[in-house]
Amino acid sequence: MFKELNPILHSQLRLAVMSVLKNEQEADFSLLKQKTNSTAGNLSVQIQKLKEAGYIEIKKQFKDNYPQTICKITRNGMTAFENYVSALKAYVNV
Amino acid sequence: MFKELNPILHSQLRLAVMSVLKNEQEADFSLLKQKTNSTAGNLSVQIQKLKEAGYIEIKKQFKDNYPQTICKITRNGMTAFENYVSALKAYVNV
DNA sequence: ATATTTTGGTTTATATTATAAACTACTTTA
DNA sequence: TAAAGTAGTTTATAATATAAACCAAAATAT
Repeated sequence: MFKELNPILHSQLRLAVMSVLKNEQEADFSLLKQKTNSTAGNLSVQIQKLKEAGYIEIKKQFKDNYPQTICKITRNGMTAFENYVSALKAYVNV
Repeated sequence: MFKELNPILHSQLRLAVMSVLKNEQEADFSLLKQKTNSTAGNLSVQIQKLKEAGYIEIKKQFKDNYPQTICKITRNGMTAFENYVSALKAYVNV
């Protein structure tokens, strides 16, 4: 009846990050922080988890002398997101 | 952009319980346990939280000599559920 | 030139959650 | 009457989410 909700994705901030990356396909730390309205600390932790799960790639570089962390959703991430959404539908009967 | 996801509802089991109660409008402990495929301990804790939040009512009675715990969604619970779903849509762009 | 603030983060500590395991109380069945 | 089943609750623990504290370098003000 109710399928498991992938616990990596069933987290407000991680879900928001994935949601942004699904549309933007690439976003830096500052953009994610702003769009998700999160604190830097929380965001830092959560994108690490998404990376460990293989759902996003993190690329670190410099831009205008400042460090810049770029996140990009992976194919696996896309699939996981879609599966999450489809599982969710049973709960909220959208 | 992303609204808060009500933390009372943003829980797999509590969401499943609410989902069942939204359709069944009344269900006993055993039915909820079976439909949500949860352990009794977890279910017991989570329906207490839903009750404390005012999202369900819990009525205890006996049926065929056995204790029976009946749960019913409240008007507040309905509203909270609907708000949760509508907030969720921004995340999963359903 | 040097102190202060800002940018862009990470690490650590803590409170909250989810969950399973252990327990209670009673009933039915062998 | 002992064992197994029903219907839960309580307690302990592991996992999570989050904020606070911290770090390093760059920009800006004094």
